[in-house]
Amino acid sequence: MNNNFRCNCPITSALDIVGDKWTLVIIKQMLLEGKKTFKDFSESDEAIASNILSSRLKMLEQFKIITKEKLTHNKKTNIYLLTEKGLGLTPTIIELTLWSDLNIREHHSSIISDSRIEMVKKNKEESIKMIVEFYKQKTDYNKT
Amino acid sequence: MNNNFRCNCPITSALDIVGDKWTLVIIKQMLLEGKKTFKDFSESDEAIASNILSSRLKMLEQFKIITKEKLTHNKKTNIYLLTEKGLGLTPTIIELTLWSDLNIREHHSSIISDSRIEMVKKNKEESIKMIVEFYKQKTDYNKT
DNA sequence: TATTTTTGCTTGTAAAACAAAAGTAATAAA
DNA sequence: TTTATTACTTTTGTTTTACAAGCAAAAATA
Repeated sequence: MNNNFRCNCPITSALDIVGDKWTLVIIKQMLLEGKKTFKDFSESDEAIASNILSSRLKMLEQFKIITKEKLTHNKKTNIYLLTEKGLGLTPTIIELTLWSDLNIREHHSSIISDSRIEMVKKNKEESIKMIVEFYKQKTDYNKT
Repeated sequence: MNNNFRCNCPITSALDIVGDKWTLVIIKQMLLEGKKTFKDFSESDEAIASNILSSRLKMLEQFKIITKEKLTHNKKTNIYLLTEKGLGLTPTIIELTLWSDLNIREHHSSIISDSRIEMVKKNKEESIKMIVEFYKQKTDYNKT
């Protein structure tokens, strides 16, 4: 299991898993945009190719960052959900968002500001909890 | 300046800059390992190829995440330092470290735990300030 | 049964990463 | 003052990965 890691640094090892062009984008789409099916991801603004999406979802499932389930009355559509491990990336994603909001606009003027950013700026810890709780509630609801 | 960004999402746009295999590794090496010259980075455990290193440093300089300076009495060695914008990534790096510390060990048993992790767990905000202040002090010292 | 939707694979092409080596300029050593 | 070393930077050829477009199987729907 120790293969494919560049070295023994925890940060570098985390980046060996989520440090690529697409992985955190997919996790963001699940966490903040409510996406959960292959089609949801395929139709996103980011326009990920289906083969890349397929391989990333497989990898994330192997690392237990997401699960792949099916609805009881639909045997075709796969439902991809963040695990606790995946939800543990919420603070990282929130910090990246805050950094981007402050620092990227000068290079990318048409960037959109999520309404939740103001909430996060006011009370970071509470907002993170709320985002995670909201995700869990929503996915419970959708499963039944 | 709006080119090369996949879409208007702040998170995706941040990842268009730092979302690759090497960029956050280089920033980590500067922030937490005191690396500041081309040679420092070249000799790291992660073993980045020199041409990739060169292109990433150039990109980071263009985005004003790092600066490239020279010491007064050495016209050869370039000193790469994090700007305020670059130091703004400290919370992201810290959150990634905490996530890794909790979640990656099961896939990578020989991962090393930085002694600063315990400090960060106890008081996150204060630790981040300390890490940034320490970086600034150290680099001021090295410049004179 | 025929059609559509969803998922994800295949194929050919383009881009990026990579290792190794060569190039360049500053500095140090003989 | 030649020679060697150091610190980067670029080049070269190879491998890997990304990508778009199209294809196909399974299941749902008409």
